[in-house]
Amino acid sequence: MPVALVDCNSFYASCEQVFQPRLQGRAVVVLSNNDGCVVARSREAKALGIKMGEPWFQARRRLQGQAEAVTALSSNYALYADMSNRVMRILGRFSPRQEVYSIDESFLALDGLPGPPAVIGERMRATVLGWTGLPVCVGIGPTKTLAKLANHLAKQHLAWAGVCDLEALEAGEVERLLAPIPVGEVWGVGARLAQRLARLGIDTALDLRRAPPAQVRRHSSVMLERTALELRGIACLDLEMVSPDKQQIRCSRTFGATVSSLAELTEAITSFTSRAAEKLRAQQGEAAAILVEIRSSAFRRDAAPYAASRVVPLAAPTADTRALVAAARAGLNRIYKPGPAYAKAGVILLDLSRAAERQPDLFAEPTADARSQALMATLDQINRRFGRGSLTLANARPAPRWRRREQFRSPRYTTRLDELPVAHC
DNA sequence: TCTGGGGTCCTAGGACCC
DNA sequence: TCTGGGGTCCTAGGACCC
Repeated sequence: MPVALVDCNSFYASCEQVFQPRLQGRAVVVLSNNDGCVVARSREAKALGIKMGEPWFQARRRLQGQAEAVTALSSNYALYADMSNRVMRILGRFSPRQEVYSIDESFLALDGLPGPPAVIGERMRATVLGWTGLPVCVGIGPTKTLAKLANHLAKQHLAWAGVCDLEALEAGEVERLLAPIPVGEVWGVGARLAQRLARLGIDTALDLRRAPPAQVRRHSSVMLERTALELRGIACLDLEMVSPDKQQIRCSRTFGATVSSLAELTEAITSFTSRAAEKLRAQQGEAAAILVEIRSSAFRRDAAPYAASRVVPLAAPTADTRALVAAARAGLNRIYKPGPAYAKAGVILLDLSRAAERQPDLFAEPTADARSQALMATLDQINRRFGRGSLTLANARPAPRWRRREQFRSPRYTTRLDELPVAHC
């Protein structure tokens, strides 16, 4: 049952390089929201020792003179999401069974397809590169966990030209490849588990593959037991071809500049709730509760950190921005205290369900629901057509102080007419 | 000066019930 | 001094992922 994991190399950085060819072969990093941390690095940036998740101001300081050699860009999610859609559609042509696992990764079932898996893998790679300009690596194995590991190997061994098929190898050869891989590289094993496993003498992917599953379960959990079985080639995880509805929807941001006033926090919370409500309606959902959260910076030494959150239940499940905002504001009023310099706020929609499956409220005004739905549908339509945030609730301002910093964002080449790339011939 | 955002699942332990 | 047994449900926290 061969399954492939196709993963874009340095996805965000590669997207930037496609549209700015002068960046190819250079050290490029893409920064998180607010230009805070490094979230993607080109091969050359990795070679300079820049770490994933490292705060950019620290990396820059550490690199000193070399920092000039690095191009740092703010994240351009509109561009990445569009490029991701293109890659996923291309990969979908190769197999009827595809799981889009993340913005830059896809699992594909290869059984029943004509031709050797490795050859299909090579074609996938060549097609994605030719049609989008994005380099990908393909890992193939009998289980998802082994396909992930094969992908890791394909990225390491340049001579393999981006494709690694573990099923084509003898068992002894597979074990020889797994032996040097630290157990923390295995899908499902993070830093904490790796530490605990080290105490049991399990240091490598091969060690975990050989460990008795029952013992693994005793020392940890069923999840790790499944991982151990998958490493042996026993499939425990299915391909999930339809993505299930979200169980919670979150929208939170670190502010570009800290804020202290209730008025500004209210503005931010209103804006975040509106965005979350849009996502909720996109999956035809309703929320029965909303969590509001505000916090000061955890990194400041000069003041005690303050963080507070509150869950506010809704009178009835709803997807109406106005009802959700009212609840969020009520929650905010309960947790706000003057004084702290707030650095971050957010909301989470909870207890989600499908709108169509709700029991009607015995005491509700029968027409109110239909009117709310019509209004929200119109709001969403206008914002889809004219751009996010074109129509908002009355207290949102265009350029608030708390808005994120994005000093180095590239144009949205593929989704905005006025930002199309122009050829200079 | 400057430290992301958005998800999932599992488990332990408390509350509550008979 | 000595304080039952067994079950369900919910939540907080911890771990993981990209």
